[in-house]
Amino acid sequence: MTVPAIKAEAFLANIALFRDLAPEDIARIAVHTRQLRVERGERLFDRGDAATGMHVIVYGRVKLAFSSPRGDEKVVEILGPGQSFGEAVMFLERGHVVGAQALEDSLLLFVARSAVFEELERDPGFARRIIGGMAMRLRHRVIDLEAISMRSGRQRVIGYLLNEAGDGVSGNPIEVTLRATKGVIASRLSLTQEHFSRILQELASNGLIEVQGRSVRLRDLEQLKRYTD
Amino acid sequence: MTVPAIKAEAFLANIALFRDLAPEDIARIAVHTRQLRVERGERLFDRGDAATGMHVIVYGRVKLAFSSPRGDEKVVEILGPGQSFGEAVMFLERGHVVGAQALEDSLLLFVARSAVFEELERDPGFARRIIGGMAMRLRHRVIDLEAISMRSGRQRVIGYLLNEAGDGVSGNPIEVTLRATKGVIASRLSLTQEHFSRILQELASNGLIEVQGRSVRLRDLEQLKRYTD
DNA sequence: CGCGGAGCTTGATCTGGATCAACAGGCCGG
DNA sequence: CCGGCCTGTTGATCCAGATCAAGCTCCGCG
Repeated sequence: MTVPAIKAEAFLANIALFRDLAPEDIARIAVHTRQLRVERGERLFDRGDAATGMHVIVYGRVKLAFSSPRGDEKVVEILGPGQSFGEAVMFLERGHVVGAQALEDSLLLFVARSAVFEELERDPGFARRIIGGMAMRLRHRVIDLEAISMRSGRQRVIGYLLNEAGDGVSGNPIEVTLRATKGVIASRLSLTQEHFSRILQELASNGLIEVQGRSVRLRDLEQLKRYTD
Repeated sequence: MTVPAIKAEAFLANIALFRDLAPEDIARIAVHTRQLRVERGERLFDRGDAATGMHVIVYGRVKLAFSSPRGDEKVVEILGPGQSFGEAVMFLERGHVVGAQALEDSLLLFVARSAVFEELERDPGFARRIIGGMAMRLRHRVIDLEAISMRSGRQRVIGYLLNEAGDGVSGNPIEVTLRATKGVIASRLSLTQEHFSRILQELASNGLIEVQGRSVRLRDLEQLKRYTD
């Protein structure tokens, strides 16, 4: 299949990581980029696989998760359009720590490791952006760690909802749409599906939220913030 | 107090992050470096503080941890000589996510943000090393996340002991010395001190290890690896 | 050399959240 | 329009690990 390289360039130029690279730099990277069409449920890589490049989501949704020998898994991150993943592991000899699986039919760009490395050599600004991105990720993982080890399930759910609502927002009520099935989100929050369901139920029956399928209406932000057990 | 800059240079030149920089680069960085002498219990920074630079441990031990409004805390990492911390947060506007506290009387070098940024501009190799370091950290945090959410307390303790023993090692018995009080290590493993104590007890009474104060003798590596609940 | 406190252990009890089990409502493909 | 599966809910029970409560053992210091 011949890949329409032009489209890849246009898209790359619009994601944070590559924005304000010179057009010829983008072009150089695009050459080492493949389009990847995957359907819901398809796996992009598994834990342990070698990392030969990074992925950028054009459209669709992807989850990063690890799974135990028994079937159960823990979702680390849910990613959507414009987001990228797998940068960090490219820089280490070891393989992927988490596996990646499409939550919906998706279109991704796969940027070869070599392209990133070359650009890094060439442009300190690019290095800074890579570093910034990784710093952000690291920060998130540490915050996740804190949430899991110091907050109750209920607090994590509330934190998640407030976060999804967009941080600086105010004004009630606010409509939030869950970006994956409740099961996946539960796992992302380190809860069982059952427990997550019960917590939503509880919040709803206390009049703090209304749930209808994947859409959650936050009825009182302030009260929700204060509702800390 | 006049800082003996020569010593700082010599030390910087020996840690992974700055190794194989040219002497003049090291010198430039050393100019923006302060020595920091702290005693056991002293705090280097708290969650929320702005990050104005990074720290390198010359000798001593430092723990990174967050603490809840109630007194309890969760230790994220225990660091020793030659290790550095706080690089990542320098690259973000937000402040520190974790606090840092000396576990013993220690000597640190504090490298100003500006020095790192300048060197980054100058040397792509340095950028690569920074990125590599952060990738490693990110990897560790994700693995921690996995350990907390998918392994039992006992499994985490065993994993920790095997890790401390040095990964590729074989031959029994192996002597491991805990690098902090049991309370701190328990927290690092997301366990209460009591629970940690009981697990060590259990492993000991099953003949897998012998504990004497901070020194743990692993009597049978293979059996320990297999002892998975 | 004794005593005070930090570090650790041990026991008894409690509980948040997991697990097991059953079922209900879509929604999709045939 | 029907049957089956995927997603989610609800109820009953269970359990790993937390919490509470004493004591114990060093070890540094006056």
